[in-house]
Amino acid sequence: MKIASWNVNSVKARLPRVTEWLADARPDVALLQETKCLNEGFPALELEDMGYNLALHGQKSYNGVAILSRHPLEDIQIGLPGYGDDEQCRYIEATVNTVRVACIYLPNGNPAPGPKFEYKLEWMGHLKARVADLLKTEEPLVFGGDYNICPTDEDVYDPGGWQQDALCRPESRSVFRAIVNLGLTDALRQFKTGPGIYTFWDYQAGAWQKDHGLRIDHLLLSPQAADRLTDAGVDRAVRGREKASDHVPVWCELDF
DNA sequence: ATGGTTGTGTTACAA
Repeated sequence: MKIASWNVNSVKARLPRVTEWLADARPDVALLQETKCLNEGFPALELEDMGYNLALHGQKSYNGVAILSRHPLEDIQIGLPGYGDDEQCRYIEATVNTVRVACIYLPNGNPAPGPKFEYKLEWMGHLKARVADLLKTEEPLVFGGDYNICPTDEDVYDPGGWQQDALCRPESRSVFRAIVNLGLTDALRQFKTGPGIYTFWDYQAGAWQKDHGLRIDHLLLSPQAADRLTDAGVDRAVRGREKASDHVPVWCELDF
């Protein structure tokens, strides 16, 4: 089973790129972030015609997450449990073919410090609690999404220039590390090691052309999922296409 | 270079 995550930066503006990628990469499950539309505005028919079932949690203009699955979606959970008063649509969870899958759009947190950074850290605290709860089930789990966290200096083209940014600050990295250390495996790093593995390049200042990227999209696996991990990668070429998102898909293959 | 780009949706805000 192939599971991918992609911040599409508007599913409506990106629809031609999304459908061509789905046809090419053929993921069984696709976790999309920044859909930027209400559920009634989501291009459901086009994606259902490609064989996908949908679970949606959208809002107007900002944020928004979706799970696309070739298998039936069971026990859909809208929003992050334990954070019922979160007004932003950043989390959705469902069971697919015995695997519990979470789609995460973690707050960016800039400018830091400030209220947006506090919100990011608060959100991460709730995510950590949810991960700890689900790990108790000892089921295969995949926590995928745009974490807006660059885990180490190896994951950014210019660590010095980014060390004050909410994506790289020690407080952000510390909570991310604490979540991973509950017992999760960074799927991509099992197959792609060393510097220069990126999933995001800013639209500005020719970042893509200069390969000024960051690795901020992740697939974190529970032990029962990691035991079945056979491959992982980044669909980097997607960034070079016309009307591209600023993020590219990251994917993993699980033997289920 | 106090710059640069994209998307939403009205002209500022988020990334």
